[in-house]
Amino acid sequence: MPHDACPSCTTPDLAFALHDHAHCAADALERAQNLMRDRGQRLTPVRQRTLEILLESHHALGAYDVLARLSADGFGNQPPVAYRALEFLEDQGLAHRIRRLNAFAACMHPGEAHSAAFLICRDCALVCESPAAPVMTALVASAGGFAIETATIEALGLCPACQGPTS
Amino acid sequence: MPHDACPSCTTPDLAFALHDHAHCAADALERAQNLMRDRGQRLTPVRQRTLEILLESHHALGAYDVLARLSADGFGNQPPVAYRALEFLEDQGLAHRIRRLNAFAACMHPGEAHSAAFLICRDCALVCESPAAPVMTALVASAGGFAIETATIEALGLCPACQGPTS
DNA sequence: TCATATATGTAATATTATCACATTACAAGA
DNA sequence: TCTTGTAATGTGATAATATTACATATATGA
Repeated sequence: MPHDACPSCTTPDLAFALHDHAHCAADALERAQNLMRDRGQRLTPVRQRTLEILLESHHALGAYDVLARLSADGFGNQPPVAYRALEFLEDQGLAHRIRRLNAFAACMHPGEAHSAAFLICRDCALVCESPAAPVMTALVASAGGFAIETATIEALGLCPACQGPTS
Repeated sequence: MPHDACPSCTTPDLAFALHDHAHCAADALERAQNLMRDRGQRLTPVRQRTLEILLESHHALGAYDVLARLSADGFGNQPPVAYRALEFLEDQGLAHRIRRLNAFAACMHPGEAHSAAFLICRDCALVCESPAAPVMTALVASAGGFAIETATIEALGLCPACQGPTS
């Protein structure tokens, strides 16, 4: 059941390829549920719904976009409703904050990596997660005595589909 | 004329070492002026003053902090005054936006590199520029067919001075 | 079932950033 | 020098993003 172009869940080489997104999202949600159970964390209705909303596409969503959706679903309509759920998801590694966009995107492989790099297409706005390990290695190597705890790595450019003559 | 700890201008190995900041800042300003002349760009009073303000320390400053300073110096007191000057400086590579902090920092080696990585100490808030080339190389290598145009690379952690028993 | 910790609802407000439009200063050519 | 077009600035209004504070409700474990 392929829909419009979006990045593959795990491999950067297959990034931005068409894929079965329904499966992609359902799989990520199930893994999130298992993770939360294993960690003794509560994936409450607002939190799960927030994750589902983020999982609907590979676009990043602003907190107020998420809030509007939550509010329409019967949850509270004040900013903290969205920010709290998003913060929880980020703390648990189920979502990522995309600082360049002041927005949030679901994590497509929760529980696997602890740092992530993102490729953001400036044309179609799709956000793809790229392996961060080699980038982190280079960053740590060049940081000298600075003790890195977390890193924000976000690349802006054009995805394969948005390159070429027509863009 | 050393003042309180701040990162060295160019080399990450010497990062966060004490140094002659007056010289550091004066040098960066002079290079900025030369660059603007060579490029036929106008380093107007607001723009130069904005750069001077950023150069006063190795901390990042919010746009409204900059605005307050500019306003006190007789420039306009509306947000666009600060944002426009900061945008100009960023476009010209004389300043950088630190997305993690929603703030701006002067570039310590303008005209040299076209991409930068930052080390942000969560304790003393000092911001140090680290060589981005190796990090960019790793990022490009893992990006597949995605054409990277610019990248945000920001590490949060503890600088050498803020590590240890007392922090 | 009671006590505690955790999560949610909600109002108010803080912070960051942009838009729109009038005015001024500048640079290049006639 | 004048003129004309472009770039830069001043200013008011408003948009977009994010946090604080505190009351209420819900779950969990003793």
